[in-house]
Amino acid sequence: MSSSIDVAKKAGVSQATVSRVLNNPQSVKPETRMKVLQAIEQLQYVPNLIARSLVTNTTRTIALISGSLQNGFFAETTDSIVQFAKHKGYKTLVYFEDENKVPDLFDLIMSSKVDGVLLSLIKLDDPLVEQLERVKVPCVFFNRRSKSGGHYVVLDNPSAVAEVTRHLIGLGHRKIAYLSGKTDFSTFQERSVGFKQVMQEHGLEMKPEWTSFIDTTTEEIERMVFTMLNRPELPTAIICATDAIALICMDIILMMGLRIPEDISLSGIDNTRMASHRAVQLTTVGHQKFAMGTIAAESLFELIEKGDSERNAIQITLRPELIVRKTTGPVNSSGS
Amino acid sequence: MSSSIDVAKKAGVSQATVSRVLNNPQSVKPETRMKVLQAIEQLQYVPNLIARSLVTNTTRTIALISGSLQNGFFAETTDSIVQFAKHKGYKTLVYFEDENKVPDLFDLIMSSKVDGVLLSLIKLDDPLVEQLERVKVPCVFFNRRSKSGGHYVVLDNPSAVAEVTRHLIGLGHRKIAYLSGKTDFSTFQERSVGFKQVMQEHGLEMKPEWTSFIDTTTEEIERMVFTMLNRPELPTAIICATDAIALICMDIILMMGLRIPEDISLSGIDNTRMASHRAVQLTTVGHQKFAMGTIAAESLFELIEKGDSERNAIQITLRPELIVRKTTGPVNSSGS
DNA sequence: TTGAAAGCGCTAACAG
DNA sequence: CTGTTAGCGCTTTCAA
Repeated sequence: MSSSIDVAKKAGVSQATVSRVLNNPQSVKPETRMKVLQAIEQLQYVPNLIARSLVTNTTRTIALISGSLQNGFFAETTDSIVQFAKHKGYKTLVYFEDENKVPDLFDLIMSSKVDGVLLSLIKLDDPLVEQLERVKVPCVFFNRRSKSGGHYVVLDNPSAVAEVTRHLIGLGHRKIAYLSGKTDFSTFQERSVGFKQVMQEHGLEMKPEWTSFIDTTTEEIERMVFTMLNRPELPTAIICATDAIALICMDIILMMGLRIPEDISLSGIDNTRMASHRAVQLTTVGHQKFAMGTIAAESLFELIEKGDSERNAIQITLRPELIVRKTTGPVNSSGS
Repeated sequence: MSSSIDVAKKAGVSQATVSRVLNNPQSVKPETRMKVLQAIEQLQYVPNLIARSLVTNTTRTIALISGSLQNGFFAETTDSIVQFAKHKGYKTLVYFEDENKVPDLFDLIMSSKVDGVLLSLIKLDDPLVEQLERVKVPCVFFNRRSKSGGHYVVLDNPSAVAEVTRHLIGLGHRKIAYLSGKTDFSTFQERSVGFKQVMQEHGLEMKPEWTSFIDTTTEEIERMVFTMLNRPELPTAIICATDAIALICMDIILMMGLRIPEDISLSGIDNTRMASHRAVQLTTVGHQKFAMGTIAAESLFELIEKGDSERNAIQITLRPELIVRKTTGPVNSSGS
């Protein structure tokens, strides 16, 4: 591995000049520039970004803290974020965390000297936001947000669930189950609000056995659905707080020999890729495809490049759009 | 942001001692260690890993060059790799590249000073392998490999396709289509070999209209399937070289109102998560779930920590296992 | 337009 | 067991 000093020697210039042709080419005389460029070529010189970072105190790297890629939503946002970052000349350091233990993230971020952080996994009361704010590391949340504010881009969650709930009620459903992650995440907290509200508006009961806020692991969801569908009285519709949950839910429903939507209507939220697949055709609530990740990334780079500042908090709420497909239908569309 | 010098001052020791309690705690007297630890605590000191990297010439970071996460296989391997790396104390820098342009990857890798590279996107004749070998950056390929050898973990691709082809022939299929990515990737090259061989063994014809090696973009695949199914004579089975291809293929088949498997049998390879979903139930060829990514990562860390060496090339071939589900059935199981 | 020199924050000899 | 010192490879004044 040759260094800029080697290049300098070969080109017969000072090391500082090598640095100049790399960072500010027009500040160096064309002839010398050529000599340096040639030397770089011959030595296959590649600048050491670590050394550069140490002096500039920037890394052109962002950290992405996301949920597991098993969840199509995170796979899609991660894909678009990494893509976009690359396009902007940034590298992406990823962490796919368990919901529960978003650990010494602060130390991780600080020690890695990333230029910014994109976070989709944060609890409502997570102290991380304040910590990051104190040390002024640009940070944008997407999908979820924290109580303490910060920059974020989220879906209008209450409306999203409200729409799908109204849709189901409009189809004649009264016995509606709600399957969600735990409410210490803003996503699930906000979505549950929308559900409750519409149910109340219509004077409908939220039966405790049909309303669950659980860990969003496959096992937990499977167990929950299985238990629910083994009771004597079944709901006629299940609203899932995410497509990922709905997909798992669908798996169990079909496994138990029930038909969708004839026996049970099913809906999700997020409009992930699989939701539109013809073998699935999940009724869901969408927001512009890939938008959330890209918008979040875009916002982050703005913060990084223009400098963060309290006044213009980036707080974007995407408008939801109900997408009716084949998993929801009129109640008792075939007798039961 | 306080540095180790600040800590040293506060604790009344030299900066080198601070470094010691971080890297070799037992080499420093318990009392002084405590003083230093306290100072670290009070100042909220977090070591600057950039500076450390500059001197140690290691980053505890690996690069992962993977295909798009839209493909479930890559989503699963990426998830497990990042997870595993984190568990080993490594960070992961990810790139989700387009198949075609795996660009100045070499410069990228060199300048980032990653400790190792995991690659699932490489053409058979890619010069990158030799380049990396020359500069001695530990590097493991998974899923795909290069002509020039190197370390890799792959599926026994010819056998994988052979098994599924025999399965279909056993079901009475004679008009079998084959849908694959381009053969400048080892995966597709090797899989096509298995297909050809078994077809020949059984004296079956590979019709050009039914045998395509195309870009694995959704659009290309959709167009191909659509064209194929609009011709007067239809195949009775389509073997797809990956689950991702099969999933897209299924989408179009269903859209065109054809039934699976009654009209057309369909199979994939990889046993991705969605393949087992009850709405899909894709017949496929599996290898231990998540194994490929994890094995590759494991191998890489071995190379990094024990040191690379020519003699013990890591070349692992996973045994395939046919998983028969609901998308394949006897030919003409209902009249056509 | 170029070179010399001072660090960035840390690790790792080498003395003591 | 601890302090002193010399870099790691680069950017960035400051002079020339």
